[in-house]
Amino acid sequence: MSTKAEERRKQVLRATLNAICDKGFTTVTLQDIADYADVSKGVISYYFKNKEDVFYHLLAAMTDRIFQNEYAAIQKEEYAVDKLRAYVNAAFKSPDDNRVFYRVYLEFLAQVNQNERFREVNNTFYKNCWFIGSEIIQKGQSEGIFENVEIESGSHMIRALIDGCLLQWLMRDNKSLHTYYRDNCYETILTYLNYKQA
Amino acid sequence: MSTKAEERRKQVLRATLNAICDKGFTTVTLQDIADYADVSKGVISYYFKNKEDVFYHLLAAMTDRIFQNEYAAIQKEEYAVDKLRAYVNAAFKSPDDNRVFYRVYLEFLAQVNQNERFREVNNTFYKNCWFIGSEIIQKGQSEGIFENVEIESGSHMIRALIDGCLLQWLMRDNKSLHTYYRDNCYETILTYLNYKQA
DNA sequence: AACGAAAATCTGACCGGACAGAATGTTTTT
DNA sequence: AAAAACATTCTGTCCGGTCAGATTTTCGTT
Repeated sequence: MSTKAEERRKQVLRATLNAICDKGFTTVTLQDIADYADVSKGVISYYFKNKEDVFYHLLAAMTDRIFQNEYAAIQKEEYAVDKLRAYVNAAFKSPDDNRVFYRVYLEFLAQVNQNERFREVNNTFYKNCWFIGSEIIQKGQSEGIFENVEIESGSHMIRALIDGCLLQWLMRDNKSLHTYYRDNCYETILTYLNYKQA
Repeated sequence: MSTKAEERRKQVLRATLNAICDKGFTTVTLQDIADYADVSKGVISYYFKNKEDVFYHLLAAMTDRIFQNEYAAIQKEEYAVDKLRAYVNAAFKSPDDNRVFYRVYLEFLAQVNQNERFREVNNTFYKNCWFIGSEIIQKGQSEGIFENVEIESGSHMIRALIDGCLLQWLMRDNKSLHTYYRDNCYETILTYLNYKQA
């Protein structure tokens, strides 16, 4: 049954995520993944072409999930400022989630130079992020705010700051700084977008 | 001779930098490093405790060199705005340098979670970067600009944006975007710092 | 329902290659 | 000749991927 197989694949990917988070991208072995998934090593080969293939699908699933989440968040809000807040909040979902996701995502980014498929997935992710940023800026401009910002470069800067903040937060390895970076990130973007409180 | 030994160590570190840039942190072998340095594998063991030790010294040397460079740059300028420009320019030194440095630095960041010594070196680097940011903001405030910015969080945001921009630029793997990100990074920080042209 | 063969799924021992670090050998310097 | 610097070989370990066989599931037939 296709559903059962899909479930198994997800199980392996979940295990891979946690295994990488704990042991590191480079250190993690097929045996580790198998142990985390409570299956034998053969199962991984059965559902995936090889180790790289597991990683590829994990990266694709992770980035897609993040985008869906962020996009859904901004769509729930009506005004540009609220959309921005929702975007940043979605990016800074929770300390634990962010820690796992970003640790692993960072390892993937480091591999992008060595792996064309990883690069493609990340490029798609970037485009999606920029799309969100563009939507927010455009909405703002139709509201008469964010007027001095160029949409494309603005969306690039927004994502750069979000990633930069999350990266810095991750490196400092201090959960309590999560809201600090989240809020400062939001405020910084807002100031940058030249928003003047009415 | 201590100088000769120091030269050899630097030679190995330079080779390691290039080897990692080409082959990737995880893929690179002691033999690769030896080949890049035009020495035999034994030399590396002779001058360093082990592979991890080579990496550690490379990271320390890289981050220190970057900081010295950036700090020297801002000291040459008198006004806060010029210091900021110099800081960003120093961070975006040249496409080729940035590519090599940032590729390798990114790999180190990914390892920080697995390696306490790497983390410590990076924390020192961060503190140095924040120090530069603080200097610039403080100077600005004594000039009567940048008045609405909190110094500490401001320095955090400045570095987050620089790193975020360099990361995004690196992932897009397009040399011609180097000045685009450099200039937008500068403009964005300036807007954020609430600078109003006289 | 019961059966059983075929298909799907799963297991873990095994193989071959790669590599870090050690050990040993060689050359150069002092 | 002794020590330092450098080169080469060796060894033990580890890991990804394979594969032959075990186990479970599926499904047509009676």
